[in-house]
Amino acid sequence: MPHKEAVSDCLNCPIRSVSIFAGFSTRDIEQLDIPVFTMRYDQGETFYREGESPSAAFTIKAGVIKLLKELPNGKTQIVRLLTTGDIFGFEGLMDTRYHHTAVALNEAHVCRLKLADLVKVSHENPHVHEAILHRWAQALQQTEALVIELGTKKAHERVASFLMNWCTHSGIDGWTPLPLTRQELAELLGLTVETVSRILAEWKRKGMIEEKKGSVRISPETDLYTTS
Amino acid sequence: MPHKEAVSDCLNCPIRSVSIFAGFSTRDIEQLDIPVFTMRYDQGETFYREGESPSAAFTIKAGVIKLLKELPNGKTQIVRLLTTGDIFGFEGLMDTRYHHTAVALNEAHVCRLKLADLVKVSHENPHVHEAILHRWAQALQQTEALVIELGTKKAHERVASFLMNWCTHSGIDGWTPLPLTRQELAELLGLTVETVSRILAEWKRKGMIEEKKGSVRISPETDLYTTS
DNA sequence: TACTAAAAATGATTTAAATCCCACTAACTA
DNA sequence: TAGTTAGTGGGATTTAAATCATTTTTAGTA
Repeated sequence: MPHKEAVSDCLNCPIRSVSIFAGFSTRDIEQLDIPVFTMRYDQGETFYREGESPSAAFTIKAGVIKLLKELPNGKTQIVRLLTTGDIFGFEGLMDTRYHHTAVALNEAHVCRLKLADLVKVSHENPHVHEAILHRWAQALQQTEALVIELGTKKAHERVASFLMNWCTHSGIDGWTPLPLTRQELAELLGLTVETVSRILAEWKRKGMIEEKKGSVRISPETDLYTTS
Repeated sequence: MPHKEAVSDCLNCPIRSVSIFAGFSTRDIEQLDIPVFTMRYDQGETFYREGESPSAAFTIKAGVIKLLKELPNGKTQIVRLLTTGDIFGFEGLMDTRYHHTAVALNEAHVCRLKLADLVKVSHENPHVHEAILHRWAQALQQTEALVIELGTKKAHERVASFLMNWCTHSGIDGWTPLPLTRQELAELLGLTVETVSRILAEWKRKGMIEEKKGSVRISPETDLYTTS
């Protein structure tokens, strides 16, 4: 189960500049007298489930989270992946239900903001309102990008653009942590496990990508697009 | 080319209650001293193109509009369909580019709001800000629904749920205008024209749906889901 | 270190949908 | 009213990906 780690120190928060409190002055932050807790969620733990009544929203300090929807027919669609700096659960500000199920893909450290408090802050401070609007816009763009992947590309292309996109997210030496299983990649890209597995195995055989212990690297000089 | 019809009479606007000015009092509306024009766009006319610098946002009084993205490989994905009461072009408030190309599917009557004016109103009136946030949230939900269609369903199911959904939008006698060609349905549902055409033709042959002059009707007692 | 379970790889087969055709129909227009 | 064109219907074939079935690998744990 999630573990409450500490009262968050928003003033010295490493991701403050990209958070919804980005526009806040030091004084603004100091006057933020709402309780914000840093929590640890282990791999596989669920933040909340689709349809539940929202109690809190979250900001990611570290870790990767998937937002998914489950269908009556048993299938699962991952609708968004979130990483450091991203926020989730904010639909609770506007709706009486969470729109997705949120699950940690690896050990995640998040700040938990009670929605009741957030409503207050959001009404008082235009920066927050503005920041939240921007996040919705960003989420919409990401989701539209996924629509394009699913609607217009085939398996190889989907996996290629996912990997190329994902691998920009980091990489000192080109290695990027990939905390998704083949199954999860399939659930994101609208494919089956077998198809994803085959494609990645093929690329590994051809030396186009390398993989070790939950990390991938696109081999230098490789263009997954043209070779897919 | 689009035709400027009149200065909009916001006070007596038939869709005022569902517009972004929904929360406005009569007085608020009267004080709205920004120029709003009603425009007519004919079938096939383009409001704006993806990547263009935004000048205005629109509210639909009548008609159906498609928002689409074109890919380098020549394919087109329709990302959203909009009808009476819907708004579009509002990404111009936050970004320097339109995110889609917007095209009228039939004769459309829209109100045109200059973005510069809208920024002013939005800053002055919290209702507008709130309303716009709600629209973003709604757009995100719609887009996520499309992700689920594309990611988890097959051709028959996609066409079935589109039709069932579309046909709730109206229907005194069960007939619903369908201003999309097979090609456009294909571009929305991530299929080819042939596949869409075949599926609809098959359902017509079986008497499950009827079609005449740009309108469809799901025959009584028919469940497209179970029969697809 | 061996045991177990989960994840990944992969072979064989089937199937849905794309692709490539062409014919038909309706609608526009010269 | 004939002629052109866009849209729809539908046949034949190919292909990508799903499905079904096992094996191999990896990671976790007793």
